[in-house]
Amino acid sequence: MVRWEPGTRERLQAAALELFTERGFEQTTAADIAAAVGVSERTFFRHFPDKREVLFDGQSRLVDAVVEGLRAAPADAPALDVVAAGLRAGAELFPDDLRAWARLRRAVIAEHPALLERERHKMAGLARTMRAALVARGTSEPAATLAAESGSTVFTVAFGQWIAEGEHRSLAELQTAVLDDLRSLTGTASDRGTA
Amino acid sequence: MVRWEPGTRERLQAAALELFTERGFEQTTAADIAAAVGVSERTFFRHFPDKREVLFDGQSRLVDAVVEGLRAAPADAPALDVVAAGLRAGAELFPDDLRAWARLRRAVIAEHPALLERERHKMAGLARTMRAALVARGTSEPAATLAAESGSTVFTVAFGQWIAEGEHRSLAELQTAVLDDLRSLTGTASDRGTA
DNA sequence: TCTAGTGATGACAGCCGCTGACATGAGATC
DNA sequence: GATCTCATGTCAGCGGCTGTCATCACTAGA
Repeated sequence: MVRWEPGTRERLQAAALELFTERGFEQTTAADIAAAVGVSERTFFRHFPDKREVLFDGQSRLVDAVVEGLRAAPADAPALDVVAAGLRAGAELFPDDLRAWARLRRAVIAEHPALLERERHKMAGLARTMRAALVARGTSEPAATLAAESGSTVFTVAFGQWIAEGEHRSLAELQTAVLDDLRSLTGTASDRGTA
Repeated sequence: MVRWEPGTRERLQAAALELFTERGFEQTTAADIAAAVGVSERTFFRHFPDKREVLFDGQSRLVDAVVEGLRAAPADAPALDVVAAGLRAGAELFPDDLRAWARLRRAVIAEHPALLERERHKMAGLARTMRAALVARGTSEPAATLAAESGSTVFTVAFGQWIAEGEHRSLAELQTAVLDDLRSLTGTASDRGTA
């Protein structure tokens, strides 16, 4: 007889998303989530350092993929192109059949400032890691920070479009389009009329 | 006889920064801060919605100043120049004699992830407000988001340089320099005549 | 001058997030 | 079969935060 079922962590995440969706984040206690899975509250906090984090697992996989993409980019590529390569690698983690899940998750996050705060923090972590990877490749400051932060913004904007109702393009396509917008914003399209 | 001294809020903020610096954020309870000022813990939470917020008051003044600067920019100016105008207005809130205070505050924030998270959130709020102001001026999406997020990044980077040891340039000067870096990062070299 | 607000505060009870400490027992290792 | 490992249960407890009600200097109106 098995003492504990495997996959406790994943079941906690699924139960949390479901309960948050039903009753809301604040109306769901950590003990509720644990009970739904049949474990103790203490076990919940052994898997996740805090209640919000149950929604933000898997972030490290994204970061790893992006950094891997950054590293694989040609050595002589401009910083923003290197970032673009990283984002493309990250986009592969989001095939189209994850859209529904991403939408549900986003809906929960959007309604609770504490969750929005955590999400921002996660994106900041992505930017920080990209910056470090750029610096390791030889990019100087503040170009590395600016490129990394811009990349993080592009990811966020493109992701928001990706989960929009009726959107059919892939995340990678959307990232490319947003990146083009960014280039035209700060480059040729905006260098006129500065006075 | 006066029932309560005025300026409770400000005294709470000063006591909090002092205690956080001495013992650290987590080692200081809200009750400690309240006791240092001679009020009850309940009063602390009447002035600040949560313990972190005691370090982040005054953010709204920055946001207001930046938005005011945005609104005052020429109607036909490109989005990033409008953002630059907003940042210049915001920089006026940070005369050089605030550097010491800003450094102290930054040191506390830098050591506690929960405070970094809140700071990110505040900057995100600035970006969101700038974006709305840009949209209200007629800037389209996603240019508005990208310009606003870029502006927020420029502010953060410039602010970090401003409080660096040995730095003597003003915040406005640093913002201009960082903005130039951003422009050259994403495309054509800048050719600016901004006063 | 009496009276009815007003508003910042104190006092207190209580929920919940989160942690430390210790015990437990099924499976793996040797 | 003895021992080790390690995810879990149990329990006590702190601190963040909130709702509720009382207090009382001060103010405004009758």
